[in-house]
Amino acid sequence: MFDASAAHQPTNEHTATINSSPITTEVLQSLQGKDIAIIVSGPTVVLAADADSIWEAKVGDVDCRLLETILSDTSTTKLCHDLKNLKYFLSELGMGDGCPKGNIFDVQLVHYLIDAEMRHTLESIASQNIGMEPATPAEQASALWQLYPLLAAKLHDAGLADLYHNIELPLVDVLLSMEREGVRIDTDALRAYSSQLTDEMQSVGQQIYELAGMQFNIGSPRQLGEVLYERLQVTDKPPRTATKQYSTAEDVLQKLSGRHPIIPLILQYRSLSKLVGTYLDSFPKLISPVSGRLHTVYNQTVTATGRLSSSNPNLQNIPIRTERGREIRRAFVPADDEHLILAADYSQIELRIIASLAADRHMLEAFANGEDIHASTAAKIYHLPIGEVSKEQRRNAKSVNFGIVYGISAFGLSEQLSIPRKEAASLIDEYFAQYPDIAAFIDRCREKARANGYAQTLLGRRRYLPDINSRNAAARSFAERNAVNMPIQGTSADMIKLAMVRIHNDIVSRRLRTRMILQVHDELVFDLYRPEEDEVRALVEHHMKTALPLDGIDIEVGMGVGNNWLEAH
DNA sequence: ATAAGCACGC
DNA sequence: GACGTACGTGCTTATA
Repeated sequence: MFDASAAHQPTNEHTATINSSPITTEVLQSLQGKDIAIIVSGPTVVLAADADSIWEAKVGDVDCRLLETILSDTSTTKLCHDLKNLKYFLSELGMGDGCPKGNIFDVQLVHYLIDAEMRHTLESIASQNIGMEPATPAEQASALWQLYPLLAAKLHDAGLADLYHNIELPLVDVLLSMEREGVRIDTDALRAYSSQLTDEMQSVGQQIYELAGMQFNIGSPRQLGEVLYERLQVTDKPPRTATKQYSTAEDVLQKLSGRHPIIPLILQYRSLSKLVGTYLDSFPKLISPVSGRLHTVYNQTVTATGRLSSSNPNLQNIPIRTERGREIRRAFVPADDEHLILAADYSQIELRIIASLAADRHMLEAFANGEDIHASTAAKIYHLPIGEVSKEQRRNAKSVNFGIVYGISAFGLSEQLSIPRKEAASLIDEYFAQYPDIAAFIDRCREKARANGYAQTLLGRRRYLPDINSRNAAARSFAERNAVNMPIQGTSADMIKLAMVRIHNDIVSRRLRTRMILQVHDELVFDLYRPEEDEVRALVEHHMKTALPLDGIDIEVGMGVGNNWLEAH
């Protein structure tokens, strides 16, 4: 509905401040066929045909059908900030999901590609690029027009336009669809498990108080530190955090666990309280009364490497490592009895990426032979036949493999494995001797970052590393680790994002009832409509394997189906 | 409100 | 001798 009281004509007077006129039906008609910037902010919608032709109205006063027609014109450009959010608002107004259409320039997404680690609020982007901080919706719409040519040029000059058009922009619809779909949660199971673990937590707490000889807040690291290191004196060299507080962190307590029976109980209490507080008691409160399902938000412009993040709640950190934690996944269930949960995950994707980017013949061969890659690494660094590798040797090799991806030091590895630093150093030396191309790749990553000032993924996504030439050794080392890690982690992110776009498009065009509902970095989870199982398994596997082919290596995908997320693994 | 410490995931 | 393994989110406690 348009605002019948808005009989004013747009003024032609433009002063230094940004002024807007009401959105009338005449205005909307005049905007047909024109490029347009749109801001929706709370109750206000603002349209702009250029930096100072701006119209504004209360959302309820706009002729939504006419606006939808304008926004659905495939031949025009639409400027916005945070497209996913805009689409959500527009759909609330009853507009179809294809809206807006045409050439869409999302200033937030573009700015994320240009420099991921900066802030991507419109205020911040405008302040950096055009020296203004748009406060009102009208100023924001004007800012979009002023930013458009500047950011479009930067996007193209940095070679990021394909990434924008082929991955990030189409991914918006995928994420919006996943967020809307949500996931069904068995709240009865969560509540039952919560009361079981809460009982256990109380009993463990009582035992802790008895061993301490006093009551205190176990959840307070400071109080806990005083009990452990002053009252009970579990060690004469109390470990400290970076800020000189007593440390009671898990890895620290693990090393002291033989010194006093209270320590394993503390660790047990901690993990129970984490499970209850972060998952079991929180999820039931977050279930939408409208859909009856749990809806996360996928953040597309947060991480430095190109990964997604998930919040409110974070569904990318559901426990899996411990038996008790893993049980929580039993509560992630299919929509109804016509559905199952399908989980599909990339196998060793980061190591395959490093093997391919490094073109390391030895690691590529191990993958080609279908070897257990950690056992294979152990065989190489311990000079054993792969069949004679011990569990401990495999575990050590696995840590070295992970360490390579993260930018290892002998100190870090020795801490991780609780072995002397010299032993850790010789493991690393032997690793690089066995995989010389990986050593060379790591050097190349650092050198390229030094020369360019940024690291890059296979598809050209960038991360700037201003400290790569710093005189501060700590800062420089950090940048060097990122110079190695970013191309690996970021290429993996490029790959799964592209797969998600293709899978989603395929599901839509085949009119399937299966829905993609979760992404956890190297895993996709689906609410699988049972009759579609064979077709969906095939198409998911196909797109995950082929989205971003790697030189010299096949990509493998593991799949499982079950009555909940736990059983699907 | 904000920071610190901690713990969960990949 | 220092620095000490990438990327995130969210909980509780403690202090402002």
